[in-house]
Amino acid sequence: MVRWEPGAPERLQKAALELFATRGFEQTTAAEIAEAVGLTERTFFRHFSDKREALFHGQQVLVDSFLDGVTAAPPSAAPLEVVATALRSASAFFPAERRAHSRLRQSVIDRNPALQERERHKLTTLATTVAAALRARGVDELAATLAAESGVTVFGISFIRWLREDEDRSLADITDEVFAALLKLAGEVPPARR
Amino acid sequence: MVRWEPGAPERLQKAALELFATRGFEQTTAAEIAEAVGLTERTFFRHFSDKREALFHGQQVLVDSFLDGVTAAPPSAAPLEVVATALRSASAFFPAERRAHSRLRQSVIDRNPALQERERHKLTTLATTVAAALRARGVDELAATLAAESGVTVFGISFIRWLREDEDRSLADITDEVFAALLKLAGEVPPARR
DNA sequence: GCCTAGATGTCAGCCGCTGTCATCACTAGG
DNA sequence: CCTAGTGATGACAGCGGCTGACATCTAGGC
Repeated sequence: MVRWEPGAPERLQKAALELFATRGFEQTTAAEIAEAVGLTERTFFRHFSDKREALFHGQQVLVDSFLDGVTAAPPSAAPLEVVATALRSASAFFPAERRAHSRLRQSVIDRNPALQERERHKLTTLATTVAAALRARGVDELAATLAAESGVTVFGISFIRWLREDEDRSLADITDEVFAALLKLAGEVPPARR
Repeated sequence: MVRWEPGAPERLQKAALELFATRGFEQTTAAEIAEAVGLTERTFFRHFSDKREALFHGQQVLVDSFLDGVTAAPPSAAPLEVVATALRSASAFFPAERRAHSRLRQSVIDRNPALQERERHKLTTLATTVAAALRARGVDELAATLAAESGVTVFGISFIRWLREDEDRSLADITDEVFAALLKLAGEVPPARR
């Protein structure tokens, strides 16, 4: 007779998403989420530092795939090239099968400012981490920060488009396109300003 | 005999910054801030939607100066040129005299993740607003979003550097430099990737 | 002096979140 | 088979952020 089933964080996370999607984030209580999987509120907060984290837990894999991409880039690559590599690497973590789930999750986030805030915070953390990895490659701080932030911006925009589109273009294709659009914008600035 | 002095939001904001700076954000209670200026907790929350807002109230002027810059740019300007104009316009709202105050404020933010989250959220809102202004100028959505996000990124990085530096370089000079660095990064990507 | 609008006070209450301590399941060692 | 230790959970009390509802007060127009 087990007192607790294994995988408490995952079960809580799943229940949280379902409840958030149906009742809404604010209308869902941490105690309710816990109760839905046979646990108590106290235990919920042992697994998640706060209620929002139930939606953001497990993002480390995304960070790692970015870092893998940074590592995989050839040593001679310019900072933004490294970032482009990281973008492709990260895109691999969002195959087409995941779109439905990502869409549901995103719809919850889009309906709540507090969750948008947290999402943005996670992206910022990601940018900071990527910037550090770039510096470790010898890129100077300003270039590293700019390149990392730009990469995360491209990723964020691409991800939204990936969820929005009807066709099944891969996320990698979209990041390529958005990345190219960024370079094009830069190229349109007259040399007088550069 | 007045029951209340005028300028309650400003007095609350000032008291909040002082208390946050000395005791720390979490160690300061909304009731304490209110009490410090002779008001009640309930009144505090009538002026600020939440405790963090006491630090971020009044950012609309920054948004407006960005928008003014967008408007001031010549119609023929490319998206990133418009953004560069907006950056100069926004920089004007941070004269050298303001550095001490901005530094104190930033030190409070830097010590608290919840405040960093809110700060980032404000920047995102700013980017969204600038993107809308660009679209109103006829820029397509992708370019507008990218340009706006890039501009806000440049602003954020520049602002931090402005606070950090010892010399009294103007914020406008720094944004110019950071902006140029971004263009340079884009130029370093080999044409094969563009 | 009266009266309305807007700002504030008072009070009750929910919920997010935390510290503390007890309890239970599982495991290793005897 | 018993026992002690480890780790996850439960139970409970409590603080602080935040809100709704209603009373109260002040300033300004009449």
